[in-house]
Amino acid sequence: MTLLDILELPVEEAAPRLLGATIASDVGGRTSLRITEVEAYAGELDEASHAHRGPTPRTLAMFGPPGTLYVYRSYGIHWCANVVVAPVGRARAVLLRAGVPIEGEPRMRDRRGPDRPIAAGPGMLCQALGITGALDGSSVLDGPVRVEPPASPVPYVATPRIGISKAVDTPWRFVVTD
DNA sequence: CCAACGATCGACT
DNA sequence: GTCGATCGTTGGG
Repeated sequence: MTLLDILELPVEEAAPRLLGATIASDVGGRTSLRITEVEAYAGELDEASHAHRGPTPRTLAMFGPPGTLYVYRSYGIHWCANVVVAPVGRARAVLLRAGVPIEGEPRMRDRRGPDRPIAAGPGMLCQALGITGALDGSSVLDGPVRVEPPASPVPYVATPRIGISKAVDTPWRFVVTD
């Protein structure tokens, strides 16, 4: 299945198909991760989505074409990255929550600081890959940060999403099983 | 204009 | 396990 095929699926089906994918960044040299944890957000249909009340300047990228990166600031401190899924205007997106190092581990350790996890959460993942708001609206198909889907689907479990206050029971967090 | 509040992390107990 | 940091965005007045 190609990345474009995956990005045409309903978001709760696309999200787990991105588990095991490679995310590669050319920001400040090459770094890449294997994606191990994601969450699905369903735009206007989803009380927990930033986009559920329609577009705002911050969330505009989420209303763009499949493969667009939506990058936002969390708690005034961290950056978090999503890959937009589904047609223009639907604002469905997959939050990239965690990964394990493939390339550029020393550079990622350097960015994260000594003795800290490399990409065990969405803020850490962005810091490790050098993703900032400057990449909001770029494309993972041909931009400085790209995604390559796994050769075959990876086993996972589904759980409720983390850190939200609405739709807390919807099991749209997907985690690779060891 | 302004107050409230996060799709979190890291330090500390 | 708990809690404080920190600031851009949002929406209400």
